[in-house]
Amino acid sequence: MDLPAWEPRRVVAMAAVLPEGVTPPGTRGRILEAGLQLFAESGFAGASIRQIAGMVGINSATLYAHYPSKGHVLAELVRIGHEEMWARLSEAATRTRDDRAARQLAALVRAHVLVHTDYPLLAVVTNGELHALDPELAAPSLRLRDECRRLLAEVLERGLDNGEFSIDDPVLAVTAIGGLGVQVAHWFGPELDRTREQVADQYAQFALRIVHAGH
Amino acid sequence: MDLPAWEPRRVVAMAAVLPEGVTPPGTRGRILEAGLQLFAESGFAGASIRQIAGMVGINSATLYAHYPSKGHVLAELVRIGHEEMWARLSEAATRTRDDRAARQLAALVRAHVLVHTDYPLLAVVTNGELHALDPELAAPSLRLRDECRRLLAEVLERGLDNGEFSIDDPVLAVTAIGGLGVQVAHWFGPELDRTREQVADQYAQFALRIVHAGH
DNA sequence: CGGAAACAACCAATCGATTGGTTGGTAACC
DNA sequence: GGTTACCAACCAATCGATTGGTTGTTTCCG
Repeated sequence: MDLPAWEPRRVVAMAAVLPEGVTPPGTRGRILEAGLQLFAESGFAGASIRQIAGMVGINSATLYAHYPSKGHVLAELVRIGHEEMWARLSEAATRTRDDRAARQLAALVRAHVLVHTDYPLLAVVTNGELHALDPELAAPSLRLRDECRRLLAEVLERGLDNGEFSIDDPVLAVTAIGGLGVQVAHWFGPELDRTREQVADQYAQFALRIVHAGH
Repeated sequence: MDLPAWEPRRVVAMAAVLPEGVTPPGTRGRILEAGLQLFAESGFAGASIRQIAGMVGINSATLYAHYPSKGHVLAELVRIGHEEMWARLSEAATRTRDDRAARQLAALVRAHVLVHTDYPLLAVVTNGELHALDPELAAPSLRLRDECRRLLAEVLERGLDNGEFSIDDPVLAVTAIGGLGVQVAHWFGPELDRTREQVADQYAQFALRIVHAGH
């Protein structure tokens, strides 16, 4: 087996991309993109406002004309990340509302993986730097996060009730399946010889096997 | 399903424990334990040497009589973490050397999960802060990390060759199964109503299902 | 049209605090 | 008397954040 080399980095080096339609226009948006890049590479504590401002091409003082603090830049990134996650997962759930639980689970895992392949930097910051946020700034994102976990828990419950799935410990299954997608953001990149759809399909199959669907 | 609440933290609050027999005696060992606690909670950049020294109960200057830099404290923690990981995985692999691939895979995943439940703080630091290390300080740990991945890849290869396993993309399976255990360190704690063995057994079953063993 | 007021964007300079790390020296113990 | 363990004081650098002020553009009034 040809294992690709493991690189000691937080995230694959790539352009900081935010979901369409959510990036504020002008300097605010460029601050967000620079913050995304640096928070993903160095973490919240490891990135300074001077680095962010320097990447944008403005003075560090100007940053405070757009955001009241470094934490507010992170908060907006975390909020965007959670909203994109929720939008994709809830869309996948309602689209497959009337399908068998196995198909709905596959759709959820596919959506979960794809949001991590499409915005890996945002996912790393959203999942890995949430703890650095003041509780009141983090609260809205925490609510969305719980909603996302409930989507996954509900489809597992439905599949268990109607006999499609077979799991000894459903709570651990939710944790394990949810964790599958999260890891993707740490290694997926454009240099990989697999497409986003290939990864999503394979991981959806892994999830179906974990719940023992179609046994 | 009763999902436990998700907490926005890097790692469960618990005592910083290092594997037996590897902790240096005296102040050096207490510096390691304090560094482990603070690096796990706040990351390498987010923890200061004054915090570490304060937790030990010594002046920050005294720390430099035991370690030449903050990075060297992290380097020793990362080295200990990787050596414990390698010791447990290679023991599990040789112990099941002559078993069927399915049994060997289960033993590997069990060992992988258990090292994360036994030393969650160390695992978080080892996996999550390796990137902050100078390349020459990280090199020995990177070698051990590759050895660990090869153990997993080899048992998968063996199971594929003799027909025990069935996987479309074995490299992704290695990545997914390896990622399963890593996540455990972020939520496992003493307040959980599952034992370390219960989690390890369930995750071993998940891994066996991912490779479609015993289908 | 012309001038004044309001505006958003920006920056040099600076704040007090903290950073990782160094110095010179003290006290205790074998 | 040498070694080990320790610390008060200090260093240059950087931290997040603030101040006072300069641009260029837009808006409104006469």
